[in-house]
Amino acid sequence: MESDAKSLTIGAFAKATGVGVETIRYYQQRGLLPTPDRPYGGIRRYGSADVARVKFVKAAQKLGFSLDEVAQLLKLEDGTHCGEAAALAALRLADVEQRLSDLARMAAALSRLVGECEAHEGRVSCPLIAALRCG
Amino acid sequence: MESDAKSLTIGAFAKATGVGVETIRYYQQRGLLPTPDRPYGGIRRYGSADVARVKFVKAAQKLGFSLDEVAQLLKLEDGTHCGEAAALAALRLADVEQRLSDLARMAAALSRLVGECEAHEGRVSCPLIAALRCG
DNA sequence: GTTACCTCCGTAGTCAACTACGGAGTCAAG
DNA sequence: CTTGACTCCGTAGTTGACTACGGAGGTAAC
Repeated sequence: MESDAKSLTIGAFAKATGVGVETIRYYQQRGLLPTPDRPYGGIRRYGSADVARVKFVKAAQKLGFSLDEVAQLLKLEDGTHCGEAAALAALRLADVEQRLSDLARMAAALSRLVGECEAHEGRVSCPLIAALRCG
Repeated sequence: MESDAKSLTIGAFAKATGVGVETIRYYQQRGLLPTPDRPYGGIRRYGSADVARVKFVKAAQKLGFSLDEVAQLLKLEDGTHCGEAAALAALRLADVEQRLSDLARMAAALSRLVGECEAHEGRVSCPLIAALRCG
């Protein structure tokens, strides 16, 4: 049995996880986080398991997972479905690599154009504008 | 003087530029594209200058410029303000490079975790999930 | 016991760049 | 002259992940 203290109000909980109160409520709506029982019209309390869960979400987001995907991962949280989790990650990796190569192409083009603009001494028209004109 | 034919209906114009009709109207709303005069309750016509303008917008978007930035660039379209255009591009480049490095970090982490999951033979719990747990 | 902050809850707004819809008018082909 | 496709225009909806608002009620500190 874990000592399930559940001592935090939502504000303290939000602070402990580094997100806003509204984000907590939003995660509850999305089913990413349970909504603790509310004692006699009082105030809900959160514990360390909740904190861990939010940190899990944030860690997954940093790897590029959407909240829907995070929900999938949370279902596999017991660690016994490594294959499924890895498949999800492989999908995410493919997408990240696609965006990576798109961005690399952009960076190369921009960098070249900025360089040409710096080299250009007012002779002809702006190389950047010219490049955009010709599509 | 250019032969400003203006022979295209909005549908043909959209097809010529490879965007949807609604995108054209949206660009007009945003001030990226002029709205040609409408003859006696008739139909507006578009010409090659308009086609070029849409292509300019799409080319700039491919380099990562937002529509607001494209509007800036369009003001410099005569090519005589190379410095300003280059400054805008340098800003964009900085942003693209930031995102590039973020994505590279994600790709590296995902790639490592996927690899570990493949190597892991059901011994302990899933490395991916474990990594997310520890934030 | 009062002041000041916190919580609860639902709904609505934000951002960007579209995309969809609906009803009336227009135009070209047959 | 009818049919069917297209245009016009304004408004509203989409996506994802929040963020804001408002009013009623709880609660901790002094």
